[in-house]
This record gives sequence, C-alpha cells and structure tokens, in this order.
Amino acid sequence: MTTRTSWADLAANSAAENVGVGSSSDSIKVAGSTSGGGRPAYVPPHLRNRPLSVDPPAPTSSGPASSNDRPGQGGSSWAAARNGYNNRSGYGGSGVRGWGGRSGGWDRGRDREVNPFGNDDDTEQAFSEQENIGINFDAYEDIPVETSGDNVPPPVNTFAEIDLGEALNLNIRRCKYVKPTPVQRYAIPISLAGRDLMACAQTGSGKTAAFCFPIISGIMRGPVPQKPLRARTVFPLALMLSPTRELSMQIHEEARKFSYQTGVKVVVAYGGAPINQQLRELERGVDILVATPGRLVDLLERARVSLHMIRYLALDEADRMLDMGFEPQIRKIVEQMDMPPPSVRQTMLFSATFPREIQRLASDFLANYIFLAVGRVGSSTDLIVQRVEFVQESDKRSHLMDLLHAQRANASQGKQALTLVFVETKKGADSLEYWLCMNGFPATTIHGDRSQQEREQALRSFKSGATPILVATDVAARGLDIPHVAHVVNFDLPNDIDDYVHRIGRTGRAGKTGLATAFFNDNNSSLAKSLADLMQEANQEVPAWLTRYAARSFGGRNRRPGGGRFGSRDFRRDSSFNRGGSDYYGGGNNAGGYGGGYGANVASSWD
DNA sequence: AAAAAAG
Repeated sequence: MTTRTSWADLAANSAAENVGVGSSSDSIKVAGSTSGGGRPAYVPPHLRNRPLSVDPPAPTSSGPASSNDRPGQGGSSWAAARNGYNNRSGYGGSGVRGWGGRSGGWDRGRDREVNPFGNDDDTEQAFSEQENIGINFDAYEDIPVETSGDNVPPPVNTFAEIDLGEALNLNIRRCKYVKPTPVQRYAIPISLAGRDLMACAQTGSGKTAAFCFPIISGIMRGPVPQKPLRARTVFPLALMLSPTRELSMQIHEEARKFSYQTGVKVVVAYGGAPINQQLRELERGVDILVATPGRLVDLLERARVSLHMIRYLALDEADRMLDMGFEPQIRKIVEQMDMPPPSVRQTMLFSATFPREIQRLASDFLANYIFLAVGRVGSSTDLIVQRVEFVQESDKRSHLMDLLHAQRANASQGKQALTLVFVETKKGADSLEYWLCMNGFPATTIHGDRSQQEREQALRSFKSGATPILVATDVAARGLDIPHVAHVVNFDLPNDIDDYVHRIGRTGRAGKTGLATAFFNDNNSSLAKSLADLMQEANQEVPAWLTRYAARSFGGRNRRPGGGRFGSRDFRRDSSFNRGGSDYYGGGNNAGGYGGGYGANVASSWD
C-alpha cells in the first residue's frame, strides 16, 4: 500500500504543477522569465514564447513600430518583409504576393498573411500569472555532444553569430528565443554550411527550429528559382516529412511562425483531410512543403507536386520514417520520383533514437554527412518519475481507476491534470475510453481508425482540459507537444523500448515534473531488460521483481549487446558496421564522446 | 503483432 500512497503523492504533485490547463487555449506556453528559485528546469524553446507582458515584441530599427501586428488592426508593416535579398515574386501560378506592401485593413483577402503569433496573447496572459517557469541554460553546459564526419563546422553560442537574415531574426525574437539550444548551436551552422546531417536530438529541444531556420534562410538567400512552367504543378524548394498527420500540422504551425513575413510560403499536406483545400493552398505557391508520406505520394502521382526543385529535405522522426512500415514509401518519394540526388539537395535527418540498422538505411539518402548527437545531462530525466507496477491484464482497468481517483482526490482547484494513457490497439483504445466515460472519467481517444476530424477534436478537447484523459495508440507517441500532461500511463507497454522512451517524453516537458506509470506483466517480459536498464540509467527506482525478470528474460530486439547504450553513435565509426552484424544499436561501450554517465538508453524524454 | 500512412 505504500506504493499506492506514493503514487497518489506523485500524481498529486505532478497534477498540482499542471493545473494550469486553459479553458480554450490550443497553444499553451511557458514564461520566458527567470526562475522562481526552484531547481533549474529545462524549458523546450518552442514553449518559451510566452509573452513576458501584454506588449508585443519590441520592434526593431528596421521599420516603423506598431503597437500590434494582428490582422484586422490596420496596416502595420514593422517587420521588414522585403529585406534586400528577398525579392521573390509569386511563381507557381499564384501571382504577386502582397504581404509586404499591404495598404490597409480591408485586404484580408487571399494574399494576406495571418499573423501566427497573433492569437496567443489573450490566453497566454492568463497563464503568466500561474506559472513562473525558468529557463536553465546552465544545464546545457554539461550536455554531451558528439559530432563526426569531415570538417565539422564549429558550433555557435548565440543567434547573433549566425546570419539568418533580419526577418528571421525578428521572428526568433517574437518566439522569445534568447539563445540557441545545443541542437541548434550545432545543427544550424552545419546546415548553413550546406552539409548533410544526421542528428539525434529531442523535438522539445528546438529540433524543429534547428532544421527550419537554415532552410528558411537558405530559401530567402537563394536565387529565385526558375521553375519549370507546368500547369497545375507546383515545385516546392524544401520538403519536410513526418510520420503522423498531427505532427505534420505541428511542424507546419512552427514553420509558419519562423517564416512569418519572410516571403517564404509554407504549406502542409496530409491525409484524412479534403485534398481540394490543400490543392488550393499549393496553387497559391509553396516554398516549403510539410507532409505525411501517403498524401505526398498521392500529390506526386497526380502530378500536382514535383520534387524536381527540392533543395532541402528534412525527415523528422527519421527512425520511424525508415522503419519497416514506412521505408518503401519514403524510398519511393526520395529515390524514385524526381527528387534531385543527395549530392545536389541538402538532406537533414532528425530523430531521438537512431538504431544502427536505420542509420544504414538512412545513409542512402545522405552525402558526406555529419553525424550529430546532442545528449543531455541525466538531470533532465529526473523531471520524469518513472514507476513500474506489476498488473495482470484483468486488473489493469481497476488499477487505472485507482490512479485516476488518487489524482482527482488530490487535484487542486478541481481541475484534473492531463493524463495520457497509451494502449496497444485501436480497439483497446475505444473500449478503454468507453469504460472510463462510463465510470465518470471524461476521456477521449486518438488512433488511426478515427476520422481526422475526430482525431483533431480529441486532441483539442484533451489540450483544453475538457476531457483530461486521452487514450491513445502510438499515433500520439512521437513528437507531439501537448503542454500540461502530468501523467503518462503505459496501460499496455510497447514492445520496443524506443517507443516507451517516446511515449513518456510526452510529459515532463516545459520544466515541469511528470509522472510515467507502466503496467507490467508476463506479456511484457521481452521488455524487462531494456526497461530496467533504462530506468537504472535515469536514476529511477527499479523494483526488485523487475530486475529478476530482466535477469532471466532475453528481449530480442530490445537487447543491447555489449551492455548497450543510447543509440546516438555514428554507425560509421563502428568498425563492424559493414559486416552486417546483428547489433540493434551501433555499438561499443562508451567508445565515443559520451562519458560513462551517459550509457544505455538514457534517451528518456527525447522525441 | 500493431500502428501509422491514400481513398
């Protein structure tokens, strides 16, 4: 019963820190102010753009100041939309783009760029009173970083050292990014140098910005492309692929912020949504296309999109994109359509975990690439308390109920903290959701059998706190940034430790503590070893019974030969990489840039 | 074996 008590406490604490669930905000962000005196907390950069005050970002000297830049408030034009090298005209059949020189407030027509920062103010203000999360950049100093490859460009320490262009710099300020994160410090100079990149890094640490900034900047500086004239076919210059629709939407939203008033047009295309609207967006011109593979293939086969002019290719969650299910599709897009070869385009792959086999596949897409692994001090994982409980299948529901009751009992302000429950199957998700609702716990569910509308509605309803419990399959495991998730429950454990890592990474974000509870039973014995190792490395309490399980079970794919390590080592440095060995992860024992304290599976909350 | 991704 002691464990039960500690659960309740943990859940309550986690809940207490996460009660700031807004009533209607879809994008909750944290204060970018100084620490409240607590222990240093890591705040992902994309969560830092919460205004410090009601005032808009300080205008720069480059243009006349305006008190606000929201649409409908008149023709503010303080961001230099045309800044020297950016004189791109509307190609792709869209006519002239009119963002820069708009005249008045009446022209909210098709060429009016909606301010992606505009809608945040009201909701953000409400949160600024409740939260005071600090950004601890000192923690970065200790982060182990490994680079390999020829002539690796040196990292930078500030955005000022990088010449990204004035419009982009302005957006960086609007996002309240003060200083580049480690992955940005390394990846941006590498990308600006035109090099291909394979990077291990977490989404939450500014990964999206790390590949967006150089791409946007490169497009702005690059020559205005002479695109082939082909009716109804568009020729994007950059392609960003991701494994789920929601993640593509998220990347699109981020990229829109970064490219605001740069003249660079970002369009998203994914399945499950009416294609006609996406086609219309494309026809209005596209520089950066964010897409999921299926819809993109559709567009390519209809010849509505051509990859002929692609200069930049970015794969997010690259290890997922190249796993068994996705690989043929990705290969088709990258190798069998009209995309320029690796030596002509610039390719960037990002993922938290890079299994050796995936690295091998990925290297087909790259030319003389640089491998980058940005580690993280162990303390970051301390933000997530991991618990494992032995629960038989038949007891799972009542066990979950106990957890939820404890959370509810301890919830402050009557506001239930957000709980994300992962299950193995879509059917299981529906059935658990139904059961929870029947038992008085407002829940919703997200999985691949639901319509896209239902999926998006579920996510909104969860984020807003209307249904503070979200039952999800692995569709929600990767990359999604859902603020205020206090508790991740692995109702069914995944078969792959990497999936576990991605799942628990949905909590413990934005410097908040998070709790991750896993239900373990005989069905999960193959995961025992890797789970125990992972928890051990993250300084978590490993139950004795789990250690016993780990000792006697062999976990197939999850086993890490040679003691295993976090999969962030360049497989090219492995002398055995061309022998076709069966190692899942590249690797020897701590042979690389990571010291001893950074061993197996410390990937933890990485995306 | 399941999930995701086109319709």
